[in-house]
Amino acid sequence: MTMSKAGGRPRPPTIHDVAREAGVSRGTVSRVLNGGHYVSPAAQEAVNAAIRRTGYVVNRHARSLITGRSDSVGFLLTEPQERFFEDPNFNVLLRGCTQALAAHDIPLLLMLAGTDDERRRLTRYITAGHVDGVLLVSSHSGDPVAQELLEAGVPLVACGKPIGLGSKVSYVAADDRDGARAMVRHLLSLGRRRIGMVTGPLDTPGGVERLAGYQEELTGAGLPVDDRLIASGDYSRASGEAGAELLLARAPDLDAVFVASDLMAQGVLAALRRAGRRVPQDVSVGGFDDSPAAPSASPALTTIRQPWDRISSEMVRVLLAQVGGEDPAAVILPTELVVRDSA
Amino acid sequence: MTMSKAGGRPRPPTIHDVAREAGVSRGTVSRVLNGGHYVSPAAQEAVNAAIRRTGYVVNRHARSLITGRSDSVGFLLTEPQERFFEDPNFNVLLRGCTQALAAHDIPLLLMLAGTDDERRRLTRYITAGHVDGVLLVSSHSGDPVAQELLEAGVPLVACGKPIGLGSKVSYVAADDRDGARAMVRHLLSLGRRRIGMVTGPLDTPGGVERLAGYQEELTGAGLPVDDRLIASGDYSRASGEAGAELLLARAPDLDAVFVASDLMAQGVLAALRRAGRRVPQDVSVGGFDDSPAAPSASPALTTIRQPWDRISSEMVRVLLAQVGGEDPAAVILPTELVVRDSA
DNA sequence: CATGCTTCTGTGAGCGTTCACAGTAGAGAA
DNA sequence: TTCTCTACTGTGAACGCTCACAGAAGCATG
Repeated sequence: MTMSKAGGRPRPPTIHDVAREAGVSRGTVSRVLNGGHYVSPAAQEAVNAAIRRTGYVVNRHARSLITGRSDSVGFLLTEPQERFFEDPNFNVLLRGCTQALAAHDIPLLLMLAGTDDERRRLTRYITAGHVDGVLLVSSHSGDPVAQELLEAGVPLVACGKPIGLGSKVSYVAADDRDGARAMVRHLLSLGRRRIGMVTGPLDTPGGVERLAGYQEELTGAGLPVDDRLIASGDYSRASGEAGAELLLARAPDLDAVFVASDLMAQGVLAALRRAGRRVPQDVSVGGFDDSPAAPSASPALTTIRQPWDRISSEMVRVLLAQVGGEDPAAVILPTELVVRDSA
Repeated sequence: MTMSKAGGRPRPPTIHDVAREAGVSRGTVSRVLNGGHYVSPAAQEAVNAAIRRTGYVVNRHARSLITGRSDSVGFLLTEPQERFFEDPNFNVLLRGCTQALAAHDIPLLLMLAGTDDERRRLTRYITAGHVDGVLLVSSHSGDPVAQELLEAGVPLVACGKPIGLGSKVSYVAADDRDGARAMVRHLLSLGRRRIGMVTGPLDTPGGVERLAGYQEELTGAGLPVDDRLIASGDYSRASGEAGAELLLARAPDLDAVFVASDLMAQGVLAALRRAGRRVPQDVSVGGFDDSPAAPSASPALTTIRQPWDRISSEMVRVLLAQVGGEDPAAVILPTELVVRDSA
């Protein structure tokens, strides 16, 4: 009787058990497990049957010990935690990466490096080779983690173009500048001429690019870029509110606001409502991200969709390619204007 | 020549290198690494110095191969994804668990089992012993994952009391019933007598318990439990809105609503505003969770704080104890009434 | 002096896998 | 026939670690 008493599972079958069961050697089983090259059809079938019968699952520790690879990938978040909680994009990205990796049967290790202490611990953990690569999310410029990992030769893919690192680092990003231009173009097409902007943090590539797109499109349309129409935010809802109040105070004739994130845009909507401005009649508001909350904002938010599903799958693809020995690569993905009620 | 070519980091030091460097044997180094029992102070010091000099980090794969433990823990989410994105509590919990585990130098593997397919894959992965234990989040009754893992003997700690499983499963939960009673007591103390409730999903323990607390407290105060005052929701914002509309239609004399989650409470606030009811003047609203959004709701939400930091740390503590061979345990933690503007 | 106990140390074995290598069998070419 | 080439298979030897064991040294007890 193979009673499984509490906690003590019966010893799982090894490659040896499978080999005996199939009447072949360990080597042949191993070859079947790793692609089935140089294996006769008969042996192939016998091994597969034996695997099914025994319920064999490869022991990843043993495999990793000899291959030197861990068959797992880290998802490293170097943001302060509040941002993670507030911003729905992280969740979307996280889910997308988990799914893309699941297709390769690779588990994702979530790593939160909020404090310097955690950062050090994780850097040590990663450079010790316990993950094959790292998906790096939202590193501000000056973030030392990326630099350290890069120097240690750890395959790395950033989400968004990292500032201040050489061109040797892979990244996947939406075309922020182009998206910003599309939104401003849309606002212009509605007849708006006093278009303000609440920017993202300007030490992030997204923040910089979206601002640049806004400025380019205005200039291209022959309109001046008025500093009083630009307020800087940090992607938080609160900073959107503050930004809108600042803009209203400095430029009461404001007739549109391009906000660098949907979350901030919700703050902008609240501030405009408080100030008695109707959206979209008095002021058009355009967001960025097409976050899940965008359609249910009031009014429903016109925004720029970032292709998060593709961003995450591309990040995983590039990372795995790099783990496999390929060179770093940069991928830029197009965005899409989503017109709803707010503009 | 041991050139380190691109991507091929120089071979990391092994326990053997440390032993040679310290002038002791592998065994002694290993003993130092595992608690330092039966090691002379001199050897202890020599080994520590050698570890520092060589930059040695233990190879977890090799260790796991022999100990049979993986020194990692799974954080398993069996919710449909929308819930994960919407509910800030998951984020708080996730962060808390990550930090609590980090103190033990144990990485957390995030596992999302949204579809049946993913569920199967992950169950296989987990039962194959690739994590030492599982932190299970928000399993509805009838969730097969918990049952399967339990049968496989995988150490398991649920967040919230699982319905329909025996008492052999560990869980950590806030005292939902007591919290609900505290909120209703507060509403009664404000002079409210027609107190409605929007419940959580009644196939979850939290949903059931909060409803029970509401009913108990009303009964205890000598008030009737009126079915027209009870609407059922699913923790989503939209269901809060729908619930409030239903209550207003069925019981226009409503003077307070106890809502089983902050997110639903935001929907309730929106519905009340649309219906022209002022909060808290006409209707008092009490939430549950003390989510990050609660203070910034308008009006700021009176709610019940769940001790998420303690919940996560207790979950980790109980899980690790169980991995270490202890018996399952249930932990109930007290909640706290947070009075803001809405009631 | 032998015996036991405690503290400390080194050694060999083995965890389950992959990898390099040697070897076998069969087909085709000389 | 004999050689060579290809497709396939089995066999040690690692990978880096922990564990069990044996043994040494020190000290107290019989």
